[in-house]
Formats: sequence, C-alpha cells, structure tokens
Amino acid sequence: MYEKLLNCLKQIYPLTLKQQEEICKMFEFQDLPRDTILLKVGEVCNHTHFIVEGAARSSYKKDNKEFVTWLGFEGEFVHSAQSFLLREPSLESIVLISDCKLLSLGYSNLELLYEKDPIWNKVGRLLYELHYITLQARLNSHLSMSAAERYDQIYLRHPDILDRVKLVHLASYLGMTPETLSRLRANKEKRQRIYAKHH
Amino acid sequence: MYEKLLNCLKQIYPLTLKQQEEICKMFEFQDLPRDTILLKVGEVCNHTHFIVEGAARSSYKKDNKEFVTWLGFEGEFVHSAQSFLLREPSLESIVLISDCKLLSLGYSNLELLYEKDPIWNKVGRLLYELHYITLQARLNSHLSMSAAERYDQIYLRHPDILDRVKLVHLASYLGMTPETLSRLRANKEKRQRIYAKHH
DNA sequence: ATCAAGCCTTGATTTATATCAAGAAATACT
DNA sequence: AGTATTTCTTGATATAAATCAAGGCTTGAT
Repeated sequence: MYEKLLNCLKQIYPLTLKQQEEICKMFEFQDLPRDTILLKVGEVCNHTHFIVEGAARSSYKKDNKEFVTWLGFEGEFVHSAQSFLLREPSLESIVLISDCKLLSLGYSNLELLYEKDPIWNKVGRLLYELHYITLQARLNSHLSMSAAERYDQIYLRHPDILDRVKLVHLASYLGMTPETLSRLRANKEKRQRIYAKHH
Repeated sequence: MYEKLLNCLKQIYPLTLKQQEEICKMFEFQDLPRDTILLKVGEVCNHTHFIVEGAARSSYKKDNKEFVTWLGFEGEFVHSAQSFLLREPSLESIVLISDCKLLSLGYSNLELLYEKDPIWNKVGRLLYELHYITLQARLNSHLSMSAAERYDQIYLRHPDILDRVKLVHLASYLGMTPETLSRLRANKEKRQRIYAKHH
C-alpha cells in the first residue's frame, strides 16, 4: 500500500528507514468509490491525497460552465493548493473520476512533520518546485500552442487518457470545447500526415 | 539596499538578526542598464535575481514569435525555474525592461544556505508554494476568461503597467496580439458601461 | 529642431474555435 | 435483454481574436 508513496518521495529525496516509517504513520488509507467529492468549493481543504490507484479532477464553475484545472492519476498528490496552503475557502472542487485508493495526509499532520524533522521542508520544497515547473509548461502550452497541438502533446504522453477521463473533462483541461476535441481526435491521422510533410 | 529583500523574506517567515545577516552576505548587488540580457535561451540559469528597483521579462520564441512568460517588478525574484532548479539549459530568456538594481543569488550560494540552516528550506518551500498559487490563478485566467477580462483584471491591479511595459510585451504576457490589446484599451470605457448595466 | 526608427492605432479581412442543434453510440438501470 | 440516460460525433453557423496592411505618434539620435 505504502510502496508507491515511498517510491514517489524517494525519487525526490532519499529517506532513511526511520523517516519512511515516520511519514507513513501520518497518512490515512481510504478506499472510495467513483464520483466521491473530496472537496467542495467554499470548504477549506484539510488534506492532500496521494493517489495510490485511480484518478481525480479539480475544477471550478463560472457562468455555469465547468473548468477543469487539474487531472491527477496514480502517483500524484491532489489538493487545492490555494485552500490547503493559504487556509482559506477553496475556489475549486475535487471529485474522483474512478474508484480510488488514497493515502490522505491531514494539514495538521503535515505541520507536525515539518516541525519534527526539517527534512520534510526540503521534500516539500522540492515537490513544489517540480509542480511549479510542470504548471509553467502547461501555461506555456496555452500561450503558444493551438488546440490541436495541445491535444497531440497530451496524446503523445498519455495515448490512453480518453479511456480514463471523460471527453468533456479532458477538453476543459486542455482549454477547448468537447466538440473541438472530438473533431481533433477524428482528424488526428490527417494532421499527422500534414506534419510529416513539413518536417 | 537590503531592506526590500529582508522585508520580502520576513513577510514569508520571521528571521533572526543572524539569519538576516547570513542571507544578505550571499547576495551580490548589481546595477544594470535597460535591455541587459540576464539569461539567454540554452544557457543554464545560475542566479535568482531579486529586483530592488526596475522590471524584467522572461520570454521564449516559437515560430519567430516572442511569448512573454513572466513580468517581474520591484520586490520579486526572477529566474528561469526550469533551468535554475533542474540545472538544465533554459527554455526562456530573461531581459531587463528598465534600468535595474538587483540582488543576485548564485545557485551554489543558495545550496550553501540550504545546508547551513534548515530554515531556508522552509522559506524556499513557502516561496514556491505562493508562486505556485499565483501561477495557477494565471492559468485559470486563460482557461475561463476572455482577452478583455484578462486585460481588465491586470488593469485593476496595475493601472500603470503600460507605462512600464511595452504594449507588445504586455499583450504577449496576457496571451493576445498587440492589436487586440490596443483595441481593448481604446474600448475600455465602453465595456465598463456595458458591465455596469448587467451587474 | 529635424529626421529616423520603433511603437501604437485603426481598419479590413481571415481563421480558429465556440456555439447551436440534432442524431448516433455507449453506458447504466430495471 | 431492453429501455433510458448520458456521452460523443457531426454539421451549420456565429464570433472572438489573429492577421494583414497602412498611417500616425513617440522617442531617441544627430
């Protein structure tokens, strides 16, 4: 159960056995069905959830439309950063996309960790640095790429993503309408042939 | 010279006098003219620069177009996160928009700090957490806002930003063409009257 | 002060993507 | 298994923003 979590953390920074024990004790295991709401808009996010198995999405609503800010899968942490870190009502909600096995860490437990051993500040820093870089790449894709390029890029990394995420949600995550994504998917081979000519 | 830096850091986390001294020693002061290139694409970013006075932009090119990823002003740190943190060639460049007074911290000096006193890991963590939240808000503005809304939002916070940043660069930062931004600026009052009617 | 270079504006046109609408396919429900 | 609901696709049309193009301002250099 805990191996995936420890592998994830050890990739960030090597941990002693004692540290591994110490952190595992802080997490609580949860086995939850699909569509479970982990966090509602307006609530304060009190846990970060490590996804052992399954997938989740964060999103918010505006003008009655849903905007997906994040899609998380096995091996990733999910929480509303704004709410969890600033201790204020969340602007986004978190919902499970599939049945999930989670390891959840409460905010107060995380604080205890930070106090107990300074190593966790380092791990936390490194994690957030990486998250930042990832997010910046995503922002850049919105600044300089077309809808087609954004879809092709995610398809390259996760060819199976549409088997796990509803088309509407992937479309929103990529910043386009479901109709556009549907058409891009249908035209994919045609586009690839055109790319091939030009490169 | 160092007060601005210390104020910035103390807002994140209270520092002892000794810690304040310790960190100041690590920074190097620079007074540089406008258009100085702090970092070129392909170079490894070896410093993070605290802007004491002035402004800077990060950007990259694609298809011969420039995309501005960041605009930084007094009281902010500037570096290429991807290059500085991952120690790899930078995807973006950093250029001074105006004459600048900088306090620059080398990567190796930062590493020394991290080793010397675990408090700096905490400060680093907190800084990156905040940066992450800020970036997420910016990404959301691209997912769910129109060009007009993005301009109105930044105008609300920085009514004077176009006195300091060239229109082309602000447009790029906001993810639109200079022509579009120019028109939005010209139509601003008209839009405000329309908003007023609906709210 | 005058000229050149770069910057911003404004108009006309095009284009990518959104919206609206209806039908087909898939999935879940009994 | 058969029906109902949800999800996806496809087509027609609308629209925000990009592109193309030209003229007018600013700014800086001589």
